[in-house]
Amino acid sequence: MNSPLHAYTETGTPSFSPLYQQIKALILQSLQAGEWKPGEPIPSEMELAARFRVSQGTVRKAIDELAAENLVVRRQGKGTFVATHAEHNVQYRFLKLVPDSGDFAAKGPAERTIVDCRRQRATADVARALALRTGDPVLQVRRVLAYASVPTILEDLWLPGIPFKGLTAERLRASRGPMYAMFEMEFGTRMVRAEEKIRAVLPDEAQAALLHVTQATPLLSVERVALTYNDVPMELRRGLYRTDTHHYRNELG
Amino acid sequence: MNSPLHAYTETGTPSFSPLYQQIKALILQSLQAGEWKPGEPIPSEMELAARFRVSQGTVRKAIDELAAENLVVRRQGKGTFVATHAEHNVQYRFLKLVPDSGDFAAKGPAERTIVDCRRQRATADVARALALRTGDPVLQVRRVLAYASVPTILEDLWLPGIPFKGLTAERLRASRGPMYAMFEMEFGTRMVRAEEKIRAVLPDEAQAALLHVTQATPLLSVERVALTYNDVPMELRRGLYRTDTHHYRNELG
DNA sequence: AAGTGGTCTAGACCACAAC
DNA sequence: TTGTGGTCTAGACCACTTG
Repeated sequence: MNSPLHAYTETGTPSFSPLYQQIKALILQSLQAGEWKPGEPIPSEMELAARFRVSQGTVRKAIDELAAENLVVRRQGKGTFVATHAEHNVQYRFLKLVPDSGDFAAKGPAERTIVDCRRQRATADVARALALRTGDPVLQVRRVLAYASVPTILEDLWLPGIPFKGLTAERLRASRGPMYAMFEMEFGTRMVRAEEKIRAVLPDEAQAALLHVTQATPLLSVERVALTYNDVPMELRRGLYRTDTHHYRNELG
Repeated sequence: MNSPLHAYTETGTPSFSPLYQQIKALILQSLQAGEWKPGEPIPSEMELAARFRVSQGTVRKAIDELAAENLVVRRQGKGTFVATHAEHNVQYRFLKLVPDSGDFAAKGPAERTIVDCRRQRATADVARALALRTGDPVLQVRRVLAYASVPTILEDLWLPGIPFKGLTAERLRASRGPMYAMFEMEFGTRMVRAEEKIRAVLPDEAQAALLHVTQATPLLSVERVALTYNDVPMELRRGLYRTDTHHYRNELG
């Protein structure tokens, strides 16, 4: 294994991939298989180097990329750990709505209300987003997040029925931290990245009522598809955000 | 220079910074000083290693970070180049509005109309965003972008008067590619990163007229502060986006 | 003191582009 | 052929954490 393995594309063209990419893929497989759970340490660089018969530097470069993708967290002197949504410092990593008055003050967790939670059959658009077939079982949840008693976010979310079998309104209400942290613990599904489509819309009657606004109030519509390892979609979420005291914050590199 | 230099914080606590960070800072200074212009190659890794009396690996790690921040682009076999907004593949890097029907079709450049361009004195909020003082000279531009003859984006932007002395509506109309590319060429100012605050709003009368919508049409309000090297703000831009046929696309890592 | 990740070096070789 | 960035190795030492 001292020289890169060869991979061949469908056309027969030989295509190489660097050793460290192959190592990265192997580590990824172990992460995906749950060999190491979120929050737990993965083997040390020396151990992995020995296991894969490569130098420490090669393992290091593989882990560097995994860390850059937030799949893994390095801690000097301690080890490298499987990333998790449960860590206090990076909670609500995917929520970009922040209060206008700096990020603080209302930083305390929002008041959460589960409005609805029911098993359904996937409509065409939900099925497409979740890579299911129309009619497949899905779980639909509607909830409201309030800050300082002001309802600010209304979310509808759809989860594939199979992996989330057993999820109920009670379990949602019972769980404390971020929803994605609970998904990791209870269902072994870790959301790794997400894509959002944002629009400005007016709410329908029900939506306006739940957010305590009039139907003439413009709201941010945020449609998110959250993905696990290997870009498998595991959640469709449609959020309506009030932006009178908050805004969606984005950094462009 | 074989061992890291020492830096001392105000409290006297010795604080180290890795050699490659120091090298990175030195390269950044040269970029900022315009020693190498956008699109031009910077010296090879070997040359830089010799200049700074460090190993190639250390220079490499410094450049790796600069490349990750899009300040520089590596091209195997050719060299490392100062990044630019003029490259065809990464044009409109900061514009996240895409047509609902995939990214294609309307990919051709938008039809641009300069509505207004005038010298002004900075109001309090503009001054704060641009790190100026209230009353300092600024340049204000208003323009409309249309796709397939449908006005879709209305932008007001403010530029600090000093560095953009000589910018007129004529020069804006005359320039071809992205505005930021022109800023690089004509004014030596390269926008490196940006922060956006997004809200849902209703347009005022003038805005609605320019976008050919009613005042009841919800629009995306995108306030952007664009920064040069060292996080110096060089542009405030307030955009109104129609999101009936387009959406703001965001990826969450 | 021992183990972990983090930095730095020196040298070899590979892949790509240009002459 | 030459020069560029890209990969890989081996070994040394540093910084941080834990026992």
